Amino acid sequence: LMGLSLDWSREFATCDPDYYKHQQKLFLDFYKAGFVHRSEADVNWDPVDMTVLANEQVIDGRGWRSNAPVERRKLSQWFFGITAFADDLLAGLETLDRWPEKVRVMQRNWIGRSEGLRFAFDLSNGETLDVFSTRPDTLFGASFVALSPDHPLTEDLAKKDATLQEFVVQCRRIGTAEADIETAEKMGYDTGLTATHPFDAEWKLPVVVANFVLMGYGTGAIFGCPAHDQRDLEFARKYRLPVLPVVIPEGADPKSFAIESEAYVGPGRLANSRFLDGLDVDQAKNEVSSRLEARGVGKRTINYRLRDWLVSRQRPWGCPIPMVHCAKCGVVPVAEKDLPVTLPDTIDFAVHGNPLDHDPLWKHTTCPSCGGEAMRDTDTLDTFVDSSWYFARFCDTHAKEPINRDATNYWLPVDQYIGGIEHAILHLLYSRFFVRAMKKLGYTNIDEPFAGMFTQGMLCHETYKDQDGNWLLPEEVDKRSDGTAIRRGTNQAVTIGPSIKMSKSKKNVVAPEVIVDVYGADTIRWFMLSDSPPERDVDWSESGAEGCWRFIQRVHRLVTEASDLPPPGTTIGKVNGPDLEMRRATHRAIAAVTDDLEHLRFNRAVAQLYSLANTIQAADATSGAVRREALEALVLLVGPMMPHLAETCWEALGHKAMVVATPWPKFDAELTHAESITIAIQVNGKRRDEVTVAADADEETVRNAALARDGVIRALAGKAPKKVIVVPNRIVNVVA
RNA sequence: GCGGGCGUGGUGGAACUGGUAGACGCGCCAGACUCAAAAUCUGGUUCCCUCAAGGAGUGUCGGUUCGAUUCCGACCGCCCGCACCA
Repeated sequence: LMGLSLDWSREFATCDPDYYKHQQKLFLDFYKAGFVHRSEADVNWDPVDMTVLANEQVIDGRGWRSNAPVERRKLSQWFFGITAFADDLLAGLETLDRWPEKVRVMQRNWIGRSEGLRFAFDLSNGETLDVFSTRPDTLFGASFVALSPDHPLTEDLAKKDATLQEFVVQCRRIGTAEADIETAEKMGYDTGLTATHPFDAEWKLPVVVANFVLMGYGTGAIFGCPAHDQRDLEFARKYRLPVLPVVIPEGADPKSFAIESEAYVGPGRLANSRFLDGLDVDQAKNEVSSRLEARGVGKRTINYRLRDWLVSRQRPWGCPIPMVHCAKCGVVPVAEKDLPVTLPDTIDFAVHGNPLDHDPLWKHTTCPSCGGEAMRDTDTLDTFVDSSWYFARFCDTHAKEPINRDATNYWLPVDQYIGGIEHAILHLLYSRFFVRAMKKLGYTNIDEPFAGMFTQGMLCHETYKDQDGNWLLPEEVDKRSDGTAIRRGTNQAVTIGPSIKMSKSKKNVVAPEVIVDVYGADTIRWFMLSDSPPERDVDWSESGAEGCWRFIQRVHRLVTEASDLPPPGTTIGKVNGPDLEMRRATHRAIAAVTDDLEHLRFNRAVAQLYSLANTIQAADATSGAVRREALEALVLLVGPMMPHLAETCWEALGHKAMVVATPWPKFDAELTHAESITIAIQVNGKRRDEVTVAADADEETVRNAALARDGVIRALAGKAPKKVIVVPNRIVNVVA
């Protein structure tokens, strides 16, 4: 339909057992290598899709497909140990210099590495409490210890304390309902417990439950230093806790330096901190860390925001997890000879929950270890697993092993990957993890899956609603010249909404089939490439498409109506006058379009081709051979973007071979280089005239030519120039 | 709030590492062809000024520079990402 060229011999479907049997093999290999683990954890449960989701698949607290608010559930699930690769994934980002900076930043933030100290407080109830801090230097400014509402200790305490229980419930409600966390008030609840300061047995800090402490980061507990952390400061002000500055900025007086409404987070020297006094922040961090490590109550830790990738899905499609649960032997991998574990032939979607879990026959099996009765794992793998290694499978789709190592080393990494920004921390992160794991298992030798990454924009269209508020398809709407619209075939007014990303739900879609029917495949291809840079969203409009269609007709006419063309392959001798100008334009276009296409600047390439067509059309005094050269260049350069037009024109020009089998045109550097050029002359930075001089003319010549121009003389009004700046082949600026 | 990006005619967008702002397309205006229309072709199209000459002009205000859409600072607006990350 679109005239795409695809190698169908490499086609496969990830839902095909022939594909996912290899994925199951990979899973087992990962399992044996320790890259997979089964753990009970608080996981994201999508109540609409009835499945758990990975952290990356929860957007603003909602499932990425269902858009339903996710719930937290404690479940035993399978995880890929992506966190073990966190540092390597972070370091690898530095090598991806052909990725958008935006995507690299997003991955960096998602991995969220922070260095700090993990240490324990002794509590008044005899327990110890682990906290994590990136600012152990501020320990003598501590005024409280805070627990997350979801912390196990909080849950313990809440069992005996109804008020705390209520407080926790309240925190959780705000946690998801309140969109603007910035305005959410800091709230706390005093547990009555105290924590002993690690460097002063007499110093007791109150232990509170605070709504701003997250269970998902660090240990779910912190010590609060109000002077040097904004959140702690707001909390301390509200509950009238001490605010003691311990880091004093350079030049400030330690005695008078006070914190008002802004915590001080900059550099400085320690004060009010006993043995730390006078040290700088880094020295103080080291000192505290070393002392607590020496006592065995602390450890320097690198903490990540990244969590292990939860891959179990309670869905009856995709790739079954090749594991068996045996009452005697525990969790046992399926034997490799028994792969693939396929889905049942018939699936009862009417059941509540996961159909595989309710299938009476499918889930019963025998234990690969003891041969006794056992149950299959009824979950399937996240479909993102399918796409995390398919690029490696494409290198050899018929390999017996999941991956043909030599083939991946030959083909990969992918030179130029193209996709949407929405994969920044999903597919693009998962694939990078897979490549690392696969490399450790000897499946491939590459370091990164995608050397070049390009995020393209979306196709957008206006939205339309009828009087009852129902969405209308563009083809159901007639636009009128005054900008309003009516429903086609009626007189009913239609409300025109903003142009947004095409989506089925908003009905603002123009099916490619319709466009292809009306204008042809080349028109839509050309239009999508022509107007905007590819990373930007494009508005579909009929008028733009008509313009493209006109261009196609024009190129076709230029070719078919050209007369006196010599046969293909005619060589061109020395030319001058209009012929030379035409040849120059042709070779400049070849150079420019080639460069633009290589840098994915399709809209500029298109503009160059419009110009070339204009020049050919205007140049009626050219000889046949020169005209042929120009037309052939035009057709070949248009080829990648409008293949159908190019092939038709190429044939009309008398060629037997197809454009796709014809080498890309080469430009003659001699001809792209102009003999004379027109450069602007400025006086005091304002353009006053221009002068045409020989290319690469020496400065003296250009200067004299410039000063002799009328516009320059007029602007100078008799004054002598103080200085004349000549930039060769660019500009002359006369300073008066 | 933090991070990233962006802001150019009626419009989509050009302008390479500071060097003629507005390429090219769309739209609009005028003309040619036509009985007329469509199609096609030619010319024009940032604003002010009758022409010429000139002046202003790339979100706003400053700065650096012979010269700034481009570099720097502050502000305004829009988009995207992250979001109480200890």
